[in-house]
Amino acid sequence: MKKDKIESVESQEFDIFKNITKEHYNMVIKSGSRENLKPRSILFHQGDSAKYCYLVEKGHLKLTKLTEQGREVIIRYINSGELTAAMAVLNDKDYPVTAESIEKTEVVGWDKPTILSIMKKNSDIAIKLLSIVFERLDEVQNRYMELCTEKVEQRVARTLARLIKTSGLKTVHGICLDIPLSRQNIADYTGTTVFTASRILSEWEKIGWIKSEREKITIVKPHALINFVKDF
Amino acid sequence: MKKDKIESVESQEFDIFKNITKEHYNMVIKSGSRENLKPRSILFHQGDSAKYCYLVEKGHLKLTKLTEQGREVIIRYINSGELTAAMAVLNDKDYPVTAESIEKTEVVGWDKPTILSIMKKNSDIAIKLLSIVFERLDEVQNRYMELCTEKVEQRVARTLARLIKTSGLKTVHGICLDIPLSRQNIADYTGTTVFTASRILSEWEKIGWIKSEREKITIVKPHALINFVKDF
DNA sequence: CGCTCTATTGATAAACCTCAAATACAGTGG
DNA sequence: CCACTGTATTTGAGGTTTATCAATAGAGCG
Repeated sequence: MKKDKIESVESQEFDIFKNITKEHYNMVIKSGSRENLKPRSILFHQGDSAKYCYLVEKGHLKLTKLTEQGREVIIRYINSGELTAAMAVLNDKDYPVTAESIEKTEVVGWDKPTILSIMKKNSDIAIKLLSIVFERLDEVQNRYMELCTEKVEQRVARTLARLIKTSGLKTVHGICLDIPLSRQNIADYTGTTVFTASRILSEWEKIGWIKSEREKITIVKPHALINFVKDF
Repeated sequence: MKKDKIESVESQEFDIFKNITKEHYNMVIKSGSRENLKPRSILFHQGDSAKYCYLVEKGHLKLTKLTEQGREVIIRYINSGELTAAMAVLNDKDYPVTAESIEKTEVVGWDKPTILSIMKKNSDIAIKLLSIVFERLDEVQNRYMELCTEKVEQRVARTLARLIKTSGLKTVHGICLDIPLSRQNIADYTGTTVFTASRILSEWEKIGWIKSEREKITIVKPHALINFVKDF
């Protein structure tokens, strides 16, 4: 059963285990500690000393940083099948971010010695992890650039476009974002305020690009949004 | 002689070669192609297909992204002893950034097969590289957060503080930044405009925190700057 | 129903960008 | 050495974007 669940996880990152042997695979799974998280519970806090590295099996995590003034910035969403917290474990540092479940979420965690020993024995795995981290670096760098050069409206459009890719579900009414997503979340993810985010989305709802309920957004005209991103 | 030059490079990233054997070391060095760059010459362009990964032996590189509107954003400076472009080589992608020397700069480049085979044989090296990339990711995430939440003046102060750490030289008059650094550079690195950057630095010069000439900045009162960063 | 969290909207002000123009500086060739 | 050219820097005026603050309405939950 556990096996089924694991194997059902589909993602590039889960591939990290594809090329290791059955023995290693079992070692990974056996050494892992499982956790079931209710919505909005904290998996680890920014600043905590890091012991575990996690694979999300179900649900989503939100990675945030809190500024000294108490403003929350969303660094990234972690979808099911993706890894997180490898940084802190490998570099022997505190977690640089807080991880919070945004819905019912199941994770497996491995401790530092396990992860390290597996990577030492299988350079393929280390290399695979490297390539995952590079992709994440690339993504943050792109968002950094956009934040430097684009206006809020553009960035909100990009944020939605990104979420479509990672959490978009096709429905009859358009593409529905399959995670609870408040205006505040969008603001924290885009680098703006709730108010500005709300104004922009209200506007888009008025012209029929999106439909929204509380913490729920459906993109009715994805192409309009994408064009808007490209046109600027 | 070449050996001397290599061994003179001091940095965490150069450590990446510390724990490989003499044979591997020579293999790395032999397979490497050397390049001497004049100031302001391009090592590789954003979008070019990536063949080499580089170690900077002398000088500095500036990594930038160009937006579609032609605005340049500085992603990072690469100091001597540091690696760059490993991302593109490993992930088999085009370079995501442009690398330009900002002064006379010497680099060694290795091609993909070399790098890959070394990492496959030495998982330690892959792991070491991982930890380097994690640190870079952490840095960009921090700057991302700052860009989201702080005002320009704060960010300029942080930028100078960062540059002090990586390129600061103690002199009688204060800490001198040992790289050519225009107002435009500071703007591109901080996410603002030349004009705003210039105004802020003029102000700081007026109150005696810094001294500046064309493309040269000396921080006269580093503690004032650091306090300013922390106080906000 | 009352409580809490989310969303909306308007008014106001601050921060910052844009554009224009002047000045300073370094390097080049005569 | 000087004039010339191209780049870097500064400064001002004006306008736009966006944050801030305040107030209200709606949604979900016990």
